[in-house]
Order: sequence, then structure tokens, then C-alpha cells
Amino acid sequence: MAKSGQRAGRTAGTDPRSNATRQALIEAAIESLRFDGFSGASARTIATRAQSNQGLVFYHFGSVTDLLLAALDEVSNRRMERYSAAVGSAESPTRLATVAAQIFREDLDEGYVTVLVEMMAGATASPALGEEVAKRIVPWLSFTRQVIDHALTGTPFATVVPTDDAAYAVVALYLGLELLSHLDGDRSRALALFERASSFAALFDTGTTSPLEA
Amino acid sequence: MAKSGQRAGRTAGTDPRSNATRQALIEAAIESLRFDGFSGASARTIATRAQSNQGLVFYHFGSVTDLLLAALDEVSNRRMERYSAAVGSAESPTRLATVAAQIFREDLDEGYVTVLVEMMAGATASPALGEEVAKRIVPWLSFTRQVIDHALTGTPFATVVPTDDAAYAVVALYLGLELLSHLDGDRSRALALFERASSFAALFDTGTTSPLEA
DNA sequence: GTCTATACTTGGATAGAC
DNA sequence: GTCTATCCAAGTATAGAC
Repeated sequence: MAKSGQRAGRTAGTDPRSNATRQALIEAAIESLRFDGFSGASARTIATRAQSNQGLVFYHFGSVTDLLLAALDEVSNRRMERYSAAVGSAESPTRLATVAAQIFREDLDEGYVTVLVEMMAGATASPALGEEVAKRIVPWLSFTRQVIDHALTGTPFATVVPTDDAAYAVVALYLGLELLSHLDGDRSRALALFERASSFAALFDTGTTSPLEA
Repeated sequence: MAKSGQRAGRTAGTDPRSNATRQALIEAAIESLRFDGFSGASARTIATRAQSNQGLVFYHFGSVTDLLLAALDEVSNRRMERYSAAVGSAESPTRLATVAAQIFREDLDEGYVTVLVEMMAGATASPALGEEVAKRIVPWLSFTRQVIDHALTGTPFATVVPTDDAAYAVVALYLGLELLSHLDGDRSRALALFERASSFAALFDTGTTSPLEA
């Protein structure tokens, strides 16, 4: 209640030193979601990973949940940048499938989707958290829809497939594949599916640009 | 170390009264996974839901984790019976799609897949738990594969689609749809996809049996 | 077989010293 | 801005009375 524009924890960061700590905590929270899971991502665990102090979680973020949401924002933003850049360079369906496979591999290896899935599953506990997480899924859905929209122009499917339904399905598949492959520690089966999608996409390569151009 | 054949907690249940408590705890554990999530499913929460005592969790199951695994076994068995019965009555692809939609609706409404997903996501915490959960996914995968196998006989896809890859994808999609629709509390988008699958399946209804027969 | 009591650990969160 | 100390609630697990 002291200064204005100050929610739970100090949101601002007017001071220079503060930012480093915040960032370290966010990084550690990402790791913790990835390796300890939602249920294991406590203030103490995270602080230890950040080689920082447990109290700072509450100072900077107000609550553990808010830190976890900040962590989710971070990975979400990072991935969205990466996705945009990668997809922009893929003109043909085949190239797109290849790029998607590459991105998916990264997501699995770096645990980005793990973070998302852990937050989604963890949100079962509280409707409030659920709402916050839901907000952060929207960009993934709309981005996917845009990509599908773009990829389908010039193919027979363009007019048949409702792209927001397709996006919903693709994101669901993405999340499910993470769950499965993470569980048995084997990416190969999931990646094989992308291979297959690649071959399938090749059937429609006449659409926009020649594969040779990429 | 006392008697043989006795793991953590009393596994047997030679006495008649014991079974009721065990069953109540399992039921409560299912509810807890569904509504409190993996992270909220503690011995205390579960015992409260079962209107039983916290200590009994450890008496009967040895640990909370083992109780949760027993809960997962329970839903897994229940669903497998239901699936088998339902699919057995579906002879044409269209009927199969309809039945699948029906089953999926049940799964969402009754929270069966929630339980599975919570356990999968919760297993991130410990490799040991992960292994146990992984074991319990196998039946879902092989059942799905069998259904796909059966559904594809007589269609053009029969020889083209590797059914275990397809099963992997279908299960992944199933899990992902649960995650998404559970999060925003809206089943309609997921169910719409099944509608679409139904229409698609109708294209191959000449295969085994006439739709009229069902 | 069940319940209460209890021990111990971990986690969320705040207060106050530096 | 950071760290330590501290409080309190919740969690796992066991012992012992009924």
C-alpha cells in the first residue's frame, strides 16, 4: 500500500540490483517445474536452485504461485519468439513440417512444454490459478491457428478444415506427446510422428513456394 | 519384515472389515486427484474425503504414493472394462466414432482422464513413480492400437498406417484434449473434434458391416 | 482393524536485522 | 535489496491405546 503500481511483491524494479535476483528466481522456477514438477516447486526448492534465499521469492513475487506464473510467462515469450522466427523461414508445407519437428525436438529437450504441462496439471488445484494459466495458453492456440491458416492456403484442405479446431487439436497433440514421451523418457516415438507428418505434407508442396527455394 | 508376501502396508486383506476402508480410501484418492490435483492429494485431504483417518492411508497402503497408484489402477481397470464393452458393440467406423465420442464425454465428465493426467504430470517429481505410472499406460496404448487395427481393416489405410504410431498419437491427443478442456472448463471444443472425426469416418463405412445393422 | 496422539519435516509467509 | 530468524500450517509417518 506504500507506492502506487505495486501489487503483491515489488513488481517494479526501479533499482538495478533487483533485476538480477528476479531473473535468477524465474530461471530457477523454470528448472524446478521441469525437474521437480509442480508439486515439488516450492519456495525453498526454487531458492536453492537459484542459490538465493527463500524469503526473496515472496519479496519479489508475493507468492510461489505468482513466481511460477512469471516463469510460465518467460518460457511462453521465449518460445513464441523462437516459433515466429522459425516458421517465418518455412515457405513450403514440407519445410514447415521439418521446422515443426525441429522445434518440437527443442521443446522436448529443453523442457519448455514440460513447464507448460506442469502448470496446466497443477492448476487443477485452484480455479484462480487455472484462469491465469488459461490466459497464457491463448497465444499458443492463436499462433498455431495462424500457422495452419498459412500452411493450408493453396491446398485442397484450405476450405474444408476449420482452422481453430485444427489448432486446438494440434496443441492438444503437442501437450499429450510431451506427457507421454516425458513419462517413458523416449522422444523417438513422438518424433517419428513428425517424420510421418513430413511425408504427408510433401504431397501438397505445389502450393505456395517450391521446396528448392528454401 | 514380519510375514512373507507383505509389502508396504498390508497388501492382503484377509479380514472382511478391512476391505471397506481400503475401498473408501481408493475412492477418495480418485476424487482427490480429480479435484485437488496431484499436489493437493495428501494423506490428510484424502482421509477427510473418505471420512476416515489419516493414519489409515499408511496402514493400508504404506505411503500416499502407493495409494495414488492404487487409485490409478482402479480407474484404469474400470475404464478398460467400459471401453472393451463399448467398442465391442461398434461394428462400422461411423459407429466406432460415435462410441468413441460417447466414451470421451464420459471420461471428461467423470474425470477419469484427469486422474491419469495428474499422475503423469505428478510423476515428474520422481523417476520411481514415473516408472510405475508408465506401466499403467501400456494397457491404454495397446487397447487403442487394437481398436485402430480393427477399425482400419477394409479401409484404404489398412496397409499404410502403422497402428502403434497411430495409437500413440491418439492417446496423446486424448490426454492433451483433457488438459485443454479441463483448463478452460469447456468440453465443447474437444467434443466438436469427435464430431468431425465421425463425419470423416463415415467415408469408410462400406468396410465390415452396414451402419444399419448396429 | 481402527483411532488418537505424537514426532519430525517441509512449506508458505512475515518481521526485523544488516 | 538481502539475509536470518521465526511463526504457523500442512504433510508424512509411526506408536500405542482402544
